[in-house]
Amino acid sequence: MDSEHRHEAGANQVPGQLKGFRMTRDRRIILQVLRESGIPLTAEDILERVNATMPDIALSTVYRTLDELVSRGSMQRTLLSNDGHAFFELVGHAHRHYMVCLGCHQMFPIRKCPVEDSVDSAAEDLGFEVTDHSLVLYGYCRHCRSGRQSPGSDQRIR
Amino acid sequence: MDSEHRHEAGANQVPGQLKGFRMTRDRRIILQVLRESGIPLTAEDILERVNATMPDIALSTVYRTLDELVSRGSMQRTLLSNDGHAFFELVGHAHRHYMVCLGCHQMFPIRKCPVEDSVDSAAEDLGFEVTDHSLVLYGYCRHCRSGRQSPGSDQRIR
DNA sequence: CTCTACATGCAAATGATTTGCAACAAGACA
DNA sequence: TGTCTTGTTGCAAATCATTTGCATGTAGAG
Repeated sequence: MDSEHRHEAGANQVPGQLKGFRMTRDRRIILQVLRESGIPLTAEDILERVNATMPDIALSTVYRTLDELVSRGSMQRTLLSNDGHAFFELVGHAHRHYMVCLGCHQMFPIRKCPVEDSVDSAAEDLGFEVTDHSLVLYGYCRHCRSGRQSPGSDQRIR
Repeated sequence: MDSEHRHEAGANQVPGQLKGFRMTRDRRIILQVLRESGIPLTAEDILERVNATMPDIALSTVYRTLDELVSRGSMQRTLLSNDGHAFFELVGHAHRHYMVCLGCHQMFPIRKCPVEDSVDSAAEDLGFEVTDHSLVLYGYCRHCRSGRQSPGSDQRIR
């Protein structure tokens, strides 16, 4: 082994650090699905959409790709449902905040954060330095509002 | 079977509705643990603390009690960590909002919601009727702020 | 004290996610 | 282009939190 002239996968690889990332066909498709989606997706959501384009990608590959991207910081994992599903979305495309409809169980992105500053300053009064926050609104979307009998007849998400 | 004079567990029991709830020794202890805790707990947290007082309660009993209370509306389930654990807290004691420290991974309750109205009205402009919301702040607590080398050296919770 | 619905323990079942392993392929370099 | 190394994939088995079936135990009304 030529120890003073070995191959380096990345430009500045540090021992014990992140390994090289290869842009494979599978990953390209997975990323495209995430780029095209306006809302966070679960691993199975992604597989479903990926297979519409290019079948025979394993679920474990989807999970591994997502993990990889999360640890590289370009993907975000958000827990929103109470049935144990994790949702993922690209950081660049992250809307950060969502409204979840308790009627149809769909998620609607909120473009701009309605709480930005008030939150941070309130917490900082308590000695807490805020670096991030998550906000989810629960309720009923335009469609479910109209056809709805009474609140509470639906099962809770949260 | 005496169908016109049968026992009714609760005062106003409706067929197909909630069944009777019995306050057993196990449940009393579980509830006490939750009452004494200032922060949401996982099922295993609860079992751990319960067993300090009264050993030999099964984990499945904890889960069943929590489910029971959630479906009765006196307990709240909140997903906060990304490692797949569900957190529970009594509704009466619910602070609703928390600060999670990325340094020591502790949770600190926020007494009053800093965003109440602004959130609701913003969403309602989009045709969404808000019935509830969840807010979590991430950052560093007073203690971790001082002894901290550089942000990012800790593993992310979310 | 009796009786019945509800609660519990245990072990097995679920369901999402992770991992071991052998086969494969991307990208650097000759 | 061919070789070589490291990263990637599929498959099946392993994990881990949570749920459930079933037989047994008990709270609480009468």
